[in-house]
Amino acid sequence: MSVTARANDFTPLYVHIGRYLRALILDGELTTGDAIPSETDLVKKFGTTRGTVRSAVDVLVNEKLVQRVHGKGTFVQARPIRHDIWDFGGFTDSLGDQASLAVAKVISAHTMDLEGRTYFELVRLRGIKVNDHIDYLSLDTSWIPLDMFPGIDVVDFEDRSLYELFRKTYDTHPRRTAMTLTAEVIDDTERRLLKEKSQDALLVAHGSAFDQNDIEIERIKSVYSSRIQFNFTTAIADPEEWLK
Amino acid sequence: MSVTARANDFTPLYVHIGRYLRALILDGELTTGDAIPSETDLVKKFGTTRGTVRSAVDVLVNEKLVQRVHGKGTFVQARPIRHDIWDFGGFTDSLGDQASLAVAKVISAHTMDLEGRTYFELVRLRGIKVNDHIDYLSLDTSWIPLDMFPGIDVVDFEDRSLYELFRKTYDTHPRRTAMTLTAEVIDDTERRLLKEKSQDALLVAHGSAFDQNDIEIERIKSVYSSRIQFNFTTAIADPEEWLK
DNA sequence: CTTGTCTAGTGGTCTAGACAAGTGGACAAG
DNA sequence: CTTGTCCACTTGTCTAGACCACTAGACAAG
Repeated sequence: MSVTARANDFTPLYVHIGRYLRALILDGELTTGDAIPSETDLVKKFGTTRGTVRSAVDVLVNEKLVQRVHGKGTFVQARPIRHDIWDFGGFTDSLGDQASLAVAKVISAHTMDLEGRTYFELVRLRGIKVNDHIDYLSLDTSWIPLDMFPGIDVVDFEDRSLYELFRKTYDTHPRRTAMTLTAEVIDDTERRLLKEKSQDALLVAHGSAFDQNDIEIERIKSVYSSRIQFNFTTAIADPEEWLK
Repeated sequence: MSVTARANDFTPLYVHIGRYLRALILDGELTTGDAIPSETDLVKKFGTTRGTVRSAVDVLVNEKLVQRVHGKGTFVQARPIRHDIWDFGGFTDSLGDQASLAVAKVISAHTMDLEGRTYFELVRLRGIKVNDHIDYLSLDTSWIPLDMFPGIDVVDFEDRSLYELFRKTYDTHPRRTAMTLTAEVIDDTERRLLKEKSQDALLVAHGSAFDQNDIEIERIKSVYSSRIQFNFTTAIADPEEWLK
């Protein structure tokens, strides 16, 4: 990517600078521990002000791609990059940065019988693509009842989203998923597909997806990569406040 | 918290404003879907500029506590996690005097040095007691900075809630926890304490607790029994709805 | 009734500075 | 050699504006 030419005039400058820096890191020109250009350097390079440059770096800081150190500089973080599970599972589209794209790779697809019903079993690696670098973040197995979605077993899912197919071909609109989280020791296949090295156990979610009428349309098992984070916050009630 | 009085003069104003807003939400004065005060309102209230106010709101946006909507306002986010399932994390307070009683058993308690600071490390088995039958549901390790809570290392925690002690003795009111969930292979000690049989991996949460001033008061590691269910739901966005 | 325009209020982006505070090297004093 | 001071460079915080884009309601024109 050239330094100054933006994709179009409507891309905010801070997003553009952020992409420039992200490319430096993901393309390997900067690696773990390296300092990115200082804020004043970037100000000169892009002909802008520190406020805009800091906005750009803020994005990378929130992605945990870099870390600021007061008085020293801003440094590339140790890999692996971690993603928040809500960004991934919920609204990949709203990442705001079109450099990120949801991708999927089919591992296997066939029909099977279970509890007297025929299901289409689809196993996919799913992840995000940033600057031509694909990071697979989960191994998803879907079981879809064939009687509800006839013909789904002959669809090529390499370049079609499952939910897009539901919407366009079957007029079924997925609305929510209900999942239960567990921890499982992974096998060699899972380890290889998700490129896990030292990790022996991973988060696994079991559950179902429901459509606009709250009908169960899909059973799901997702094995999450260790590069994905499950962050949550809780509020703590104070008993004394109940006396108010 | 009063609007303008900062904890001390060294707290950046944007952090202070962020705490004010977070308190509004966590204390229930603003709930899901409500708009927080507009940026210009906050500028007037705190006598500052939009840049500083936006820095404050940025923090909450990154915590996914609020969501900005261009042209409309900034709104309190829906929490995708069903709240009830996390409540056992503070069950000593929330179960109170119902038929089931919260119980804790101290496994170890001593002081330790970490990163140049002295912490009190408290390891407890926590669970519930129903009809004289005790079921331990988590193995919690707490690290509490001794300089903030002098004398806490000589307290008997067999029959005292840690948070009750914080409130009554130290006038510190725990308000929220921020945790990250991972999967870990368990060792023999953990297996024995939590009475796990076939389970080889368990869910583990790492994180911190914060008080009414949003100061970190406790670092936490919880290993959860497989007898606890972690349920969550996600909403699925429909691209066509964006065209409305 | 529908349609279009105007307007007040909102967040989105950006400029052009200022001073504070932490880091690390150069260099002089002891 | 060690110690302390100074200085250049870094990020952290903040001010005081500017203009843009989007939303929603009021209101007039058709």
